[in-house]
Amino acid sequence: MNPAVREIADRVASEFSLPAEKIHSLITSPPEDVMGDYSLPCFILAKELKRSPQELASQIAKTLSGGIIAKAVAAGPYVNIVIDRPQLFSFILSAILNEGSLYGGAKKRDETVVIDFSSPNIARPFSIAHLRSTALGNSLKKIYQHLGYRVIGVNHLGDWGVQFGTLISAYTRWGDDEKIKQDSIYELYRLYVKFNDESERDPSLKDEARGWLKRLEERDPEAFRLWEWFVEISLNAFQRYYKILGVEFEVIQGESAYRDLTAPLIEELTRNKIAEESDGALIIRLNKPGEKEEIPPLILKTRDGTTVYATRDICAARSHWDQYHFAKKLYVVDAGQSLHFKQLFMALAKMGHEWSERLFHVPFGVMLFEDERMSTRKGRIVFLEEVLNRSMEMTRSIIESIEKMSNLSSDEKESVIPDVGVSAIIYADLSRSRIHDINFRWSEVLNFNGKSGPYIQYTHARMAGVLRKYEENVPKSPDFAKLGEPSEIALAKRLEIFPAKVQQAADEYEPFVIAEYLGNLAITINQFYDNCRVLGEEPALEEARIALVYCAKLVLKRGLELLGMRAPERM
RNA sequence: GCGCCCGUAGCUCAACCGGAAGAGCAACGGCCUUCUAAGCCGUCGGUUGCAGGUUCGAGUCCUGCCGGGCGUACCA
Repeated sequence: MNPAVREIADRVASEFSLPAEKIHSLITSPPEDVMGDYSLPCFILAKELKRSPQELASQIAKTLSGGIIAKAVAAGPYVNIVIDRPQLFSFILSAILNEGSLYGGAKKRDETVVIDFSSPNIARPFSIAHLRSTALGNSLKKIYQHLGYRVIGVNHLGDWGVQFGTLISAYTRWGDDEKIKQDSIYELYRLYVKFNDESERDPSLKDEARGWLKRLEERDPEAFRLWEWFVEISLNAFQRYYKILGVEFEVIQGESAYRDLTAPLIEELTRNKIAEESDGALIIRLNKPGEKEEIPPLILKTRDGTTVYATRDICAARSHWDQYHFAKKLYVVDAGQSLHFKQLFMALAKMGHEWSERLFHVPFGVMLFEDERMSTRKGRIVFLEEVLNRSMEMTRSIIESIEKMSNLSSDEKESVIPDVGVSAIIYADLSRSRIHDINFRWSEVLNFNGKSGPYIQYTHARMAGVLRKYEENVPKSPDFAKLGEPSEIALAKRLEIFPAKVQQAADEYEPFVIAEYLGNLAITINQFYDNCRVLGEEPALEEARIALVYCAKLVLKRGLELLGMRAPERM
């Protein structure tokens, strides 16, 4: 708890005999730094005390000075408060110096969060659209870990269902083993697209695909052999992407892992009358009788007798609950599936699972490509691999064009290129709130100026450079009274709010909160860097500024890690 | 038709669950013999889609419109 805010609240509370907590919750920051460090709007207090806000503000301002509060002035209905500089720096920076990389986090707790993310469909290369769930989920994982939770990252692969009928069907018609061995996943993808294309002219192909799914569910050896082969090819390709992205999972279990649980589930739900037959399909009704709102029922089994993903999702949720007794389970899946998750959660509640309240859909908007909707089936997509490659090419050309700072050894250069190139793509994705659709544009993604991934990393590398050249240990308790430049104050205050941002990101399932914070932090750091020289200043000032640089670098690095990005020491 | 989401500067987006509208990009103009110029400084840019309502106060909450996206029983 910030001691300055606490003191402001306590003093105002005792002055007017009001609860300190209430005052505390009202304190905010003024719109501009020059106005002060904290601000107390007096509207609500004025109403309670039946006085005018302006008059009250000026009275509070008069009584507030002294001690940790250097100055308090009324600005109309607001009281703007300036904190004693040395104490302000001391409580912010000491906290960071003491807590180190735990700053903004929390101690280990005995609670588990399960995060279902990435979950791509087998037999299709990663497109840039798959990156959204992957980057969001991976970041949420790091954020919850930082807050002390045990986190289970689950990759619920789309490795079952009618799409496999489609693929097997396409393979038996046009498959070429040699091509598949050479170009593996891309060849499978071409088969898939060709099938969808052909089936628009000849709808009977779709029946054929459903037939293959049926055979697969009934363990037809030929169908099963092909399925296993396609899964293997796909997993190999996915592991390559995950390695580049630095993403790891505790559990990689696709829908197929639950295929043996669907029959007992259906038997159970039929027996206890949760499920009922309708139009030849087996469904769970979700509308209460007489209720007006029409929620479509959840389909457990189709007329063809095959299961659908909802069936397997029920099994997966129950299985995870049995294993982990999670505090929360998050499904990081696009907003187009909101209804599916609403149905899933309602169905589980109807089955009597009170833990269904711990399930949360974390939706995000769709990814457009240069203003157009992407379509896997129509072949209009951008592959993640291409995006990463072009990003790394861009990084390489920038590094090579800037000779004077290329103090990088060739080994360093080769490791910096993926560090920067990959993180640039991740940041481009996480730097907007998840619910908006993202329009992917090359010109924006490959712009490394301004608030971008490379900009933040660059700022980090600059801080690292200063510390490297300092050559001595970072002082634990420098003379904070030496600090006081506007850009120093702005930086310290920015560092102060990091823990609140981490908590907000976790509460809202929104890594963007941290992404935006880091962008703003980097701007603040660069302004400081431009205004304040560190090395070579008189020793006490140099020490104090080194401590500030150390704290800035530490928070930047931690923040980058929480987004799943790298923090190279040089670039 | 019904449901959910979105609408803020030319573009991409913020605004701490009702409190003082703000960044980046693009454009133009400055700053490298000093810790990394992937940088910094400055200029330009707004009737927050429209109309009402609640409130001392609304980009934010309520109602109705307009525009866009997604979904709407056997795909995932």
